[in-house]
Amino acid sequence: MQPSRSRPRIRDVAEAAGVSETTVSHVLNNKGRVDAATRARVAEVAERLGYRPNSNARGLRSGRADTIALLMPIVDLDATHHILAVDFYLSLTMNVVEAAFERDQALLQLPPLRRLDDLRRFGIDGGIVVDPLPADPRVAMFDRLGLPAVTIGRDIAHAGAPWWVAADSAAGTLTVLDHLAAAGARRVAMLSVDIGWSWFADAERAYAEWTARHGRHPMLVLARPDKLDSSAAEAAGRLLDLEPDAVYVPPQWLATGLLRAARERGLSVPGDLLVSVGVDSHQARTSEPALTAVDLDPARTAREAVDLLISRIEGRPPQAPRVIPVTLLPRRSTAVVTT
Amino acid sequence: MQPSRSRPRIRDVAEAAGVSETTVSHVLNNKGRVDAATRARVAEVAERLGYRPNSNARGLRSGRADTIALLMPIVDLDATHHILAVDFYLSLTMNVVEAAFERDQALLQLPPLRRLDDLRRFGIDGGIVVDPLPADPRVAMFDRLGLPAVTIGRDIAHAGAPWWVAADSAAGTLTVLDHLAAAGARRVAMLSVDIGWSWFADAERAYAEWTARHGRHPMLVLARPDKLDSSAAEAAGRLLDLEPDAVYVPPQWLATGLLRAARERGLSVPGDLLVSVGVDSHQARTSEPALTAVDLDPARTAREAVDLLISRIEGRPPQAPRVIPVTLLPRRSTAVVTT
DNA sequence: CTGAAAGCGCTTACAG
DNA sequence: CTGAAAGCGCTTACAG
Repeated sequence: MQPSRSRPRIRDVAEAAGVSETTVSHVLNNKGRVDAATRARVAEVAERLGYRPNSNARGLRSGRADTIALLMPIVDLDATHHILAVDFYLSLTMNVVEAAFERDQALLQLPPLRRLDDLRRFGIDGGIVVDPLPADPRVAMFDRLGLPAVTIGRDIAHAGAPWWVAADSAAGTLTVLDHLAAAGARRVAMLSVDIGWSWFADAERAYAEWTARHGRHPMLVLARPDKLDSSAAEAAGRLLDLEPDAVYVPPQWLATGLLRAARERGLSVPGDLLVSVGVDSHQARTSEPALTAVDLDPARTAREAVDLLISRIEGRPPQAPRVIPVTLLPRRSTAVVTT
Repeated sequence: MQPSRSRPRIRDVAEAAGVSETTVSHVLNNKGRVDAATRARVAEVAERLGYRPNSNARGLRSGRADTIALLMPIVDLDATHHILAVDFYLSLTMNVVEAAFERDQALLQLPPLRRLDDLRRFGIDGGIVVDPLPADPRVAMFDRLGLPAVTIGRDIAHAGAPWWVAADSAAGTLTVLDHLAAAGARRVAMLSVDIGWSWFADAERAYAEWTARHGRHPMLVLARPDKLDSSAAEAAGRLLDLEPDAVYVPPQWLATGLLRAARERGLSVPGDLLVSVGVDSHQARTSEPALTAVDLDPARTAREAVDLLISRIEGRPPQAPRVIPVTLLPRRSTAVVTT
């Protein structure tokens, strides 16, 4: 038995099956008219020989690479993924990898792009950009190269563009706020971050609408997205000065800071203060008390993003953007304390 | 100006520079003898035209894809990355992406491989396998296809193979144990997990040696790697029954469980119990109290792994495995309480 | 329904 | 120092 040095080529399959390379290609790609018996024989031979098309040759000829790129948020390598919750990004990544694989696409992960050439270097058909900033420069690079891109999260500066997938931040926010009100909260505040991602922008808007509709005074504090730990402490302090009895905190890192600040002031959660975070994570589940959280369904988000990108690559017309339903996971941090 | 429909080919560069395609190729790949002036002119033209080689064509011809694969640990998509600490894996991933990019390699992320064909499908030159299990089946697939692979973490069933990079778990363990002893601990225990990764195996061995050398009674409790939260509670309970005054806990998830169990028993950390975790994370930094941790240097681990894989791809002889130095980050959970 | 031929964009002996 | 030519493994009009 030969060492795997030379994998079988399409010619080997053609010879073994007694047909031309053209016919083998047709069978393998389900194209053209091929007699059913021939088709079966060729497929069987290809299988037996363990034939796999050479992706370089196929890509060179067809112009398609069957490869898509994934670009994570523009952030410091070590700190800023925490803006939402690190679990979410790892899960999103693994699920995008899985979804791409299932659609026969290879998944290339790209570093933060500095120049257009960084993108030109790779043989890709398109890309998924996570958490676009307003008028995101990465998306602009794809546009400039004529490469299809979709985003996870909406670019809030490009109202019209339909090529995005996003968790339903507004609905999640309203669900949380109603949940807090149902638990008896009167002074419901929001602690969030000042960064132009649609997830946060939509939550803020939903909060403003909700307070207006219920005739409540809005109490919104925004943290700076840098120097995470100190800005969290500072913002949490400002928020507690407003004396809320419940807080919705979309990002996990600020929820951690809020719990600490509350503890330092002698406030008990949920006794004196209800707290809900906007994304689920191991940290939310195991914090003391366990935090009520929003399940953003990274698996479904990933699948929809890959599907949308493939649609765009194949030139299908834009559809409606895809809004992913979210689910509230009630935990002890918002449980009504029985007297 | 043309839309980017047709990127320049090597022929366009050759014509614009008045030389042959061969010469352009030589210049671009630093091969053959080319007159310095010619070289400069060709390089300038290529730059001006924004020429980028077509990776499919190059790969088809040269047999090299300039693409490497990354395989994360075999785990449930959502739960088991927490075995070490989710921050570590996300940081490792982003750093591998960055390191590969700097070495002009594209980085393909692969899902858990089920069959050999899953691997054959992709045009890759080699792969990095993270946290190999004993006699890891993923590594075996690479071997079977004659594809070079390196691992992050050592396969404890393959003592001889030098193609791995790993943080120095033994040294980290000894540093932690000495640190605990210096803080006055008499009954130093270890809480770890029963999974065949070298990181944990080496820590256990180092702990055994350290206790023997210092004439101390070893107190080792291993948690099961599944059903993370309940197994953590169970193992932490068993450990506290041994009444240690200090614990080294390599994985973050068990440290979280231990802190909770200690709290439930009315034990204060660090007052009654010193705790150190084996990997740094946002969770370790922000837990109450902040946890002394080991910095595993994922950035350097990533760089060395990419470098080692490229060595192997290029057929260079095996060198010594690469052991990454680790650093202790002392925090409040092991601070001596001043009386 | 099937096949011969061209060609995707490179790199690499080879000749001069 | 430079270039003409072959060929990597496919897919795709095109002809029959």
